[in-house]
Amino acid sequence: MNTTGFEMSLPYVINRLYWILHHRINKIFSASAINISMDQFFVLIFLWQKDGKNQQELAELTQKDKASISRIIDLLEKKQLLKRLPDPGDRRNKLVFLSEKGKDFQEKCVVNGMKSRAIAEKNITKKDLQVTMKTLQQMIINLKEGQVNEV
Amino acid sequence: MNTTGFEMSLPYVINRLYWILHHRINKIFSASAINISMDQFFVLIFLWQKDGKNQQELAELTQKDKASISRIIDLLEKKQLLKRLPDPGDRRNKLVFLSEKGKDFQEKCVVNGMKSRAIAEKNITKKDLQVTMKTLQQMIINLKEGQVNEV
DNA sequence: TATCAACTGTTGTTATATCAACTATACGGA
DNA sequence: TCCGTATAGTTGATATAACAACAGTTGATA
Repeated sequence: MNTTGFEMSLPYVINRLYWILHHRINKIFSASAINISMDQFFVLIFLWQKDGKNQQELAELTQKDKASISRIIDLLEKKQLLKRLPDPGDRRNKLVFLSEKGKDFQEKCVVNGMKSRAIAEKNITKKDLQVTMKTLQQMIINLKEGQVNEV
Repeated sequence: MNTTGFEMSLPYVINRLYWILHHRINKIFSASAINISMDQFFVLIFLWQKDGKNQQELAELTQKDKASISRIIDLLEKKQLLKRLPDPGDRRNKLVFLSEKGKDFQEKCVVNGMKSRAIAEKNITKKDLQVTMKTLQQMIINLKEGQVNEV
């Protein structure tokens, strides 16, 4: 890693965007006196797509281990954004459902997400955006494949 | 935020890359039985550029508050990667210097960083990389400016 | 049916970083 | 010189998530 001009490097830029996004997400929820982490938010997003998933499914979607998901669900349940229900078909499972409060936040997040996106994409051409997304996705694939043997 | 195809969205991609980078950084240090966070790593990087900075400067560079930096320095000092020295010129300051161990890691990180970068950039054209970096930097600027009034 | 492996989820412990409140030092003007 | 204010750093309390060890459930098969 070239430490001269570190601010121009991918790790720095990714880190900055990560914290900026985290901050913006919290701004949406803080109006309701809720603090929420990126990880918690992502669980909500996957539930907005379709709830009633079990914790293992959420773990795979968010790429967390099941212990972490268990704790994340604890926190979201304490914030009354979702609830756990037993699965009659398989008593090992707990199915995770959104509460009304949890559902209500979806629209707010969609609206604010679109606003944020509009702000983020100001002065950037559609073509550059496409290239950027494609490039970042390719990087994820590359690094995932290179994960086992190489550092 | 459109939750259909969330995996194609910027927040998801940024989050994935954030954790992949975090994981790779730890792999470099874990050979020496050291675990290190992104935030801790970034402090090291800014010290590799030039050490002897005070904690306030590091706080500004890393965009953390001084309390967080204090704790991060605590941890890096405990890992013997750096040391705090009093500033004779201003007794409020503590100047942060790399230890030998802290300096030694720079080369290892540069080498591994270049490897990681080569892996990450596989199958991506130079032009697309330039566009991506420029775009992400523009997004940081946009979101920073939009931070005050808009969510 | 008895047993064992596979699977789902929880808990204890630990590491990390944040916020608010605090101490110590420096500096400038009355 | 004295006092108020700004600056640098620390500490207590808290929130979050990771890992390892654990407990309950299921299903296959001997």
